[in-house]
Amino acid sequence: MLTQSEENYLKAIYALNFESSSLVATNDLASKLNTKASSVTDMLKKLADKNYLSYQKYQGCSLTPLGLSTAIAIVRKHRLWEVFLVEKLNFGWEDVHVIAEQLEHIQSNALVDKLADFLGNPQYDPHGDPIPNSNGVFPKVSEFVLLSEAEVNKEYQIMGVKDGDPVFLKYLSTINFALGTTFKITTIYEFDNSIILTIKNSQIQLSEQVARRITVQSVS
Amino acid sequence: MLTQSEENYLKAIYALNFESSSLVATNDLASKLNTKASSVTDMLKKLADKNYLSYQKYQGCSLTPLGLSTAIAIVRKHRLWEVFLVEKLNFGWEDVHVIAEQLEHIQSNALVDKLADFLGNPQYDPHGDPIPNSNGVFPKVSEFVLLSEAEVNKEYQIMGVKDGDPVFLKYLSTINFALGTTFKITTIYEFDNSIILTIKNSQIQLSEQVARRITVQSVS
DNA sequence: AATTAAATTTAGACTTGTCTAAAAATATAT
DNA sequence: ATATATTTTTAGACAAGTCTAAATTTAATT
Repeated sequence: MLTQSEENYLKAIYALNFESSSLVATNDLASKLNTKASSVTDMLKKLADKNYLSYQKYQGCSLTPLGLSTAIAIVRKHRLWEVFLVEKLNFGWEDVHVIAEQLEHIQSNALVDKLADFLGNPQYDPHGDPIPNSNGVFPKVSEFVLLSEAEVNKEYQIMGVKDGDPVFLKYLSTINFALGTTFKITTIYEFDNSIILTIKNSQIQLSEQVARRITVQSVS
Repeated sequence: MLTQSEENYLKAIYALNFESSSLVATNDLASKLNTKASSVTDMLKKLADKNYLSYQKYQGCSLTPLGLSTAIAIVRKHRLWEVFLVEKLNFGWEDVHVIAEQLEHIQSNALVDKLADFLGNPQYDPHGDPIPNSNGVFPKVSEFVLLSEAEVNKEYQIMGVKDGDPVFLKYLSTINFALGTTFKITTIYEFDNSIILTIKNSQIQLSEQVARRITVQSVS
């Protein structure tokens, strides 16, 4: 069994790794946890001994499978409690985080599972974040969006088209618009919602009718 | 703000004082909290310094108004969470205590009040224990029981009669059966539910019809 | 009342998680 | 590539909460 402090470290490492997906640095952890680098070093040694993470002096750390599944279980609890607080107790979504930070440390597998059932096994929390199931599996997050809904100046990648009309597909390939291509929207013309994309150095213009048939994914 | 450990001490002192209503002894606290007497002494000093209890060396301790209201707030949280676990999450009433011991330490006044509202402001927990309101006031617990429902060999005190029929009252006074009298039921005759009471050294017999019109309270 | 027994407190130690200040390793910049 | 800056670790200290073992106080008994 882990202490609350140990759990908070695992959660923080999970979150930082999620952002950068490389080894997590001691200083980054310290600032995330509002503590000092020396305290982090001590804790990393302990958690490495317990096999929750691997740690090489001066190189940072990363979660082991055990550490990862533990962290995910905490995330699951946190997000389920947030759903409870917002949907059942009528909290505002901005108030729930602090309370869920406490509730996420309650130890009882039965409680988590029964809570999930009670809430109807939600897949997303009030902030839209995905809730892993009891096996630690996250719901498929469809981050695909219609090109017509995409935002200006964000990088996107082309993921698919909404229909297979050969004429339409032919048109796309003639303008060099293939699956996987990354681009930015440079302009959106308000009057007819037509858009201008920049692919590398070339620009192309698409009507809203076309943009509605293309799905894209933001490249973060 | 108090630590979980400090809260557990206050709760334990409250419970022990509830039982004996005199100063709470160090050893009793130690065995209630599964700890050692020396640890208790240390903690009592600290809580006395913080004004949660008064403590005289070797004499035991008792809660101050601050300590009392804090302890009652914890009892409130504990019992509300038990209601939640049993009524909403379908736990068995025997499983909820351990989990509620954790949940009672969650710090958020808003949470407690919203939880109570969500549960319909229950007055009793699944074990039948009363739940104090947010001001620390317990619901009136009517421990009165009909004499016809009372148990053999338990001490009771007469608290009232169900109707004011003068003939009935006269009858009671002739058999020396007054308000406040303590007695025991010696026998219950199964065939007609008539009972025999012992008051001091004298015995009287009452029919079920009469016993149904008298309220009594157990003298613990 | 003196002695024995029980309860309580003190003294000193240990663990957890934290800190500061100094030392060591790594990264950056001229 | 060498000096400088940044990051990280070590060493030693501290507070909270607990423990054991010894000392002290209170209660019980003869």
